[in-house]
Amino acid sequence: MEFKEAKNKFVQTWGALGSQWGINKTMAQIHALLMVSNDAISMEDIMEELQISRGNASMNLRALMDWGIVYKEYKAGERREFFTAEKDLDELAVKISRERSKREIKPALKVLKEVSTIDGNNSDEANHFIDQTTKLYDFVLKADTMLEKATEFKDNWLGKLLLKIMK
Amino acid sequence: MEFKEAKNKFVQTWGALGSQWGINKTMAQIHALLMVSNDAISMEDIMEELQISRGNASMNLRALMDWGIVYKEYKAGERREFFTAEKDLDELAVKISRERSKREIKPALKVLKEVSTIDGNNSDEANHFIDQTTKLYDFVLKADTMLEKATEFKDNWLGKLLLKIMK
DNA sequence: ATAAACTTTCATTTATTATTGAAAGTTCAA
DNA sequence: TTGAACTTTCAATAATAAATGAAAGTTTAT
Repeated sequence: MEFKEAKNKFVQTWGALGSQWGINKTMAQIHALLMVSNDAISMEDIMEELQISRGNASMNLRALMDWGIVYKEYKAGERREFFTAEKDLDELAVKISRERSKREIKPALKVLKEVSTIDGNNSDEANHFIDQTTKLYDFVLKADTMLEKATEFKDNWLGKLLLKIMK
Repeated sequence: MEFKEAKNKFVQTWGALGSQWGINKTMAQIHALLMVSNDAISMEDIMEELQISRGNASMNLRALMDWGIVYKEYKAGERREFFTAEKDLDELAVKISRERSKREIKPALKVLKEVSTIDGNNSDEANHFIDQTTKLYDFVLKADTMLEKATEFKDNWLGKLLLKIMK
């Protein structure tokens, strides 16, 4: 396989993977493109390479910057803005999980808390509901906390040891 | 909040969360409904409760069964089929991650492997591409493996200890 | 074998989500 | 302060994904 072909395949695949996980295709593609690029790219070039409109490029770059995984760069003597991606994968993972936690998991937890604290009201049905949603709340909270702790964990000796054990 | 209201809110929220994570809304809603139901529910009742068509109910129940997180149940003397959800959350998490790994991560890994093994061809650009996709391959593989190992991990003493430490 | 009671399928329709592109906004150099 | 070079916004449009429902398929009791 040739470089250009490989690059294209990678961008497409990353895009598809993104949309299967609730991240829009173009956003994932732009990210993919920046990830494998040696140096910063202008909006014009992104539009060209991915065959997308100016508006689309602009909005998705903005979204990527909001997520903190793409940065603007200015080049001396150049009017236009250039973009680069966060290339450290651990950092990338942390930022993505932080963002999704904030946007999706935290609000869901709030609802779980709410609905799990209704009055049981004697009914078996309601009690089972309370029991199940409480368990779910605990579970989701634990999962969310583990994700949050993932960085610090990875940095300490025990974590490193465990990662080794887990191969 | 009243039971019926809480139940509805839970089903809606779970549905929304599902679609943000690439699982279709109805599928997630049906699952939510079954999760908090004391006993098995007929297709008719699911249709009624969620206000969805027969076809929709049928297809999404099928999908949930394919994922191994919803089961058919037969009641003595009843012609119709009833459905229940996997209610053990650890089991649920394992099954979901297994399924998504199989459907999405494994194919993505295959592509990453492919594109990261092209010939560098002297160009800096190509070399950076190879380097970056190789790192990505390793990273995704590690993450995937960790998910796979999550169950056994949780069952051994070291794992239990660690979960405690991580609070 | 038949028919009633139920489930599945899939072409069509509907709803949702993403994209476009022209107009408005911004920034900077002169 | 003007205007050229660029970016952002957002109403309209297009693309994608999900839902419908009638017809076809199954199963089971008689």
